Amino acid sequence: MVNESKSFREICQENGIAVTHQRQVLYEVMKSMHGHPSPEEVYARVKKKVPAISLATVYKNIHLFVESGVFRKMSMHHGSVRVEMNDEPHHHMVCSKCSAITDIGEKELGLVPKRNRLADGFLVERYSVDVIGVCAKCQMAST
Amino acid sequence: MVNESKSFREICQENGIAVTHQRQVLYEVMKSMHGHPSPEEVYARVKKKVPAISLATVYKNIHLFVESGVFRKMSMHHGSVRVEMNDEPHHHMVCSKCSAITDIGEKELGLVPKRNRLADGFLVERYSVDVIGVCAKCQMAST
DNA sequence: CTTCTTGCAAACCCTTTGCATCCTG
DNA sequence: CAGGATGCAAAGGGTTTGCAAGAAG
Repeated sequence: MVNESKSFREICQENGIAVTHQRQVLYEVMKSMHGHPSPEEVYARVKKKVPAISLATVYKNIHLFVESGVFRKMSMHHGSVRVEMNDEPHHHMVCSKCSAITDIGEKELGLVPKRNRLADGFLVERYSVDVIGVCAKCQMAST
Repeated sequence: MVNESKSFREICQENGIAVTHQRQVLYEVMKSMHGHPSPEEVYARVKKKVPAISLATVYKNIHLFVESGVFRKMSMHHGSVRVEMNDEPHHHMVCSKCSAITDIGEKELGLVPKRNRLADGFLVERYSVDVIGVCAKCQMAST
């Protein structure tokens, strides 16, 4: 707990942003979530601890965190901004029926790309793979 | 031209939708576009040929086309619905600076996944790869 | 003729912004 | 204290919907 507060303070100092109560709770709540929560979902959770917080503040700080590299924005298939909560290198399985998105570990997926320069001099940072298909639940449903 | 009209009629018949003037022009305009046009961009073009058309009609028909499998919706990094105009198997290079999206041929990318069932019984239909990085233009700009 | 489609405007959802107030550094 | 952060409400994009009038089959 002391550690977590400390590292959050450090993160803020590194990025030149103030350590506010809202910010800290937001950070901790997000860290504790899994998957790809929407701003509304994050807001709902944070509100339990800081009832007076506003959605706007949640949005502003999610952007701030993303810009600072604290969290990563994921390639959205959802209709809203999503943040990546999974620290492990992974990709996504997207259900074409119900749009559910599930993580799949990089190793488990088993790709073998890795070039760092492509056509037109595009400089590669990373690969993000979406496996489009049908999830188990929807396969059941259509049987 | 006769051919194109004919194939559009067939498409409509196969999907049980009426062949309207708007629909036909929309289809032809979309077929003639490249990249990942937004509904507004499509609307602007169609409007030149059918001035009275409404944005709502464009939206309704884009959805219809996507549902019928005439066009494919692409995994959006843009903030709006985009449709895939490239018939060749390909993936996308997404610039992390300017968000520009460029197609890259499947062969050129050279990935080799291809399994058809993954964790949790997920049934694979296809892979969609986003190569995240910096485009040539933005590399220049930051020099 | 009946049903599907269009166009228009209002409604909606998600997100951003302006501004006065409040808090951190 | 000064500048940044918050909360609120209003504004903004993109997209959808309800409905009357108009085409398609």
